[in-house]
Amino acid sequence: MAKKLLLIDGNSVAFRAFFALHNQLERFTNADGLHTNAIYGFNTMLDHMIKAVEPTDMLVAFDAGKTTFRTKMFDDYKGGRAKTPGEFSEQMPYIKQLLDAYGIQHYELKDFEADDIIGTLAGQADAAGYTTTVVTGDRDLTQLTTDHTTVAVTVKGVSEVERYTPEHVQEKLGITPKQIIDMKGLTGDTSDNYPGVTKVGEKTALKLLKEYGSIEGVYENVDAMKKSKMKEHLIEDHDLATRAKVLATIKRDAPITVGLADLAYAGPDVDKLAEFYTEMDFQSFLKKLHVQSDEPEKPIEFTVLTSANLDELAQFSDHVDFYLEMPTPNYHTSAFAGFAIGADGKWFISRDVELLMKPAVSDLLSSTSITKDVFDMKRTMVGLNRLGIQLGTVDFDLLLVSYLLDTNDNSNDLGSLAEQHGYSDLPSDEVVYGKGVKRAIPDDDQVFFSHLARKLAAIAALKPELLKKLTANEQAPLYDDIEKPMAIVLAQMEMAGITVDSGTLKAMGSQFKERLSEIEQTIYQEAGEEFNINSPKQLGHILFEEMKLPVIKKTKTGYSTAVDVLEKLAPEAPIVANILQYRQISKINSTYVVGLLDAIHSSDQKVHTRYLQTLTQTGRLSSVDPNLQNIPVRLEEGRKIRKAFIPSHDGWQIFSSDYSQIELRVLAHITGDANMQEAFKEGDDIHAATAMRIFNLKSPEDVTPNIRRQAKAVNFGIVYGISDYGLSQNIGITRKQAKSFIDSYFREYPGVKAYMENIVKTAHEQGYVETISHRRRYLPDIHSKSFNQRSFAERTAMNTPIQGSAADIIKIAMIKMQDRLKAEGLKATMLLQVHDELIFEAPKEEIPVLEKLVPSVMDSAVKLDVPLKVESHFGDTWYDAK
DNA sequence: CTCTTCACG
DNA sequence: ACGTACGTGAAGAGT
Repeated sequence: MAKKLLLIDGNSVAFRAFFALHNQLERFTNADGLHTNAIYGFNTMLDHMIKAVEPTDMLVAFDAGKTTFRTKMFDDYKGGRAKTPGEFSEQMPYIKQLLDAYGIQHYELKDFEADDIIGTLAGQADAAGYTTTVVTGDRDLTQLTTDHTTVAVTVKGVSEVERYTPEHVQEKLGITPKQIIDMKGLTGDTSDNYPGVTKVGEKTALKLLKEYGSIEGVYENVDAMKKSKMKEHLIEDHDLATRAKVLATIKRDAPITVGLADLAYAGPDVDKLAEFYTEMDFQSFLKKLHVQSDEPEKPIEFTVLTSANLDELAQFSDHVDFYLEMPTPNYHTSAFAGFAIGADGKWFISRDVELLMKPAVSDLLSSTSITKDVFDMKRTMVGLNRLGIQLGTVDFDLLLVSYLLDTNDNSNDLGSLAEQHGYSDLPSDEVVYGKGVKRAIPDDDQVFFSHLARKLAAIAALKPELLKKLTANEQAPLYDDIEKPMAIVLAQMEMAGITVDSGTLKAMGSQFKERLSEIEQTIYQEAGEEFNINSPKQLGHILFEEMKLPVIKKTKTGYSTAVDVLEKLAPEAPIVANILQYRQISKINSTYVVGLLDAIHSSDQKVHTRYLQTLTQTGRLSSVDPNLQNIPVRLEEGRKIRKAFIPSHDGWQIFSSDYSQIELRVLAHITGDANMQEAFKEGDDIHAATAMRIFNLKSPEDVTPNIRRQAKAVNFGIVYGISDYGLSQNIGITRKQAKSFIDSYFREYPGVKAYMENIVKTAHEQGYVETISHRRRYLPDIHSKSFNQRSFAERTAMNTPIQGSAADIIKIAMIKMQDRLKAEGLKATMLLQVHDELIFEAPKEEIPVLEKLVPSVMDSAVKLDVPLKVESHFGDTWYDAK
């Protein structure tokens, strides 16, 4: 049988696992107080790789200690690295125990790194005709790839890997695997703390290697190079380059005392492994072990609810768990598959949703004194409402609570979410119902009912610990006073829906179609052939190969034809302007005319969006089916779509109010910057005020529209976590100018500068950032070795408290608004939220009332150190509410 | 099912 | 030297 060898870089993978589950550090502890996140992650990776590779032979290599032949060669090798956390080191011995239970060889060798052991064995395996897979978190090992050895580098978490073959290395890096060490030799390696040739980075190295093949090749030809700074650096740093290459070179002949013959893998010792899992408190792995050993899954007890035993529900007088199964995501239209209700291990299940309408059930559901524990209360409310049932007080919503605890846990599948919280007695819907076209509610009552009963059991089991965590995070008010009432308000808005006039849309659609075919013909003439203008690939071919226009930007897969590129090309050829025009109309037509028409419910001529309350990383809502948060407004052509959005009654109008510069006001508040706060308190035009400050202007008259535009871009940039490059691209200035703008900005607004520095530091220390309402976002990448990932996390750390606090504020305003509309007995209905804007429909005569009421509710939603400003508009359609 | 593009705040 | 603004959803093309 063909030999398949799996080699694992133990330290590197364990380290990846540790950081992948770093924000769960406290959840992963066993009864002895041992942290287990790295062990758990390592196990996940092992299972994953064994399943993928099906190895006949295996070995996990570890580093033997701090000193190696490399540190002897160069004292500072891997110097300057942060100290390994104690929570990590304590887990290493247990990872080796885990491997023993698995029956996997592990090995370390004094003076050598794990890489060298792997390199040596991979070499032997290649010679012996094995197929080898190397697993590591370290990209440098890709130098080991050959036709028979692939290197799998962990990319995200521990179970997702990128597989490097020689072809993939070539494609990705532009060099052969063998040349990686020459590359490292020239550039050095900051994370391992050794330098290469001064001023030579990846780009330059690539050029040199393309021309000369290797470091040796470079130096054979160095004398012949024409005089340049680079040549001087090359000559000066010859020794450094040679040394760096040696440091980067993985040994293929380490004096190891294991051989290929010792690596046979026969599968785990199940008893030993079970014992280990029990000690580590790994419930889910234990369960999988039992499934594999054909031990039957523990059955769950339930009662089938019928019209004959409804009276049994009377036993629930304090709280019930409830779950309504709707097979498709859109709960406005989905069928009903069944439901489950009960408490404390007594579960009642039925497929017959008609039963819900019987008083024995509906009274229970609509009761305000008997509280409900559910998964996704908004979905449940809308579903029940379609059956004519009100959902009364909800105490616990597993979906909402999970999201608040960690915005990354936003799966909409109860089973997966429960698993994330360490609860393993509920398979995912995908497992029970299937996926894709095969997805279906099981015909077998036992299977289906057990699954529903398990869902209730999961909700009940997780409730106490999750609520406790919520309190520990100081998030109970966020949950009780914001997200839960928010869910109710959103359900009401979604059910209300907004009327869309299909006649208006259809008329626009036929106009667009006509114009499209005209422009299409012109484009074909200019191109000299017919092609699909909507295909970036075909369009790229025409523009850059046939017509030879200059290539400004490339994407991963070809030429970029994005707007900013085409705008630069417009003066070159008339076809470009026509393409831009075509694109614009085509987008409006397909997404907003055709798409919106598809979404209109024939029963009421309305669209009923769904707001996703547990999706965004910042606390904002998102809107789907259809998305009503991105209806065109910036360009007149598209803005006309808004004419189709009309009130649902004659004599009514659309009314809208929006926060003016809410994010900058939040910025002024949370940074405490005195200068910025003063501008808002004085009621100044903030962009003009910023312009006067950063450009040092004496009078407001000096603020030209262009200067104001630039200041506005800087203000936005600050909110996004600015970079000089980003700003320069945005307003078309040089990077140097952008940098000087930013410097002036921070000089003029020192509070903002201090805040930005602090928040990044805070994110580093605690691993997350918070909004004014204690909404929390974890930023695991803040510890990343990769400059890119880390920088992204840092910008996110700066932006999230601002964007998220603004989201908190409008949510609070919406809850208060809904209360007031009811209290004042108004017919006005809140219909839409677009991040900083609320849209209503109301009888004409209520408009004057709303003009006072809505802004006053919105601007007093929370008390900040700066005033909030609200502007209102109204008209016969959404278009006219401007 | 991923990529690119483009609509919004 | 590195390679970039923050947060979303939908459509169409092409694998």
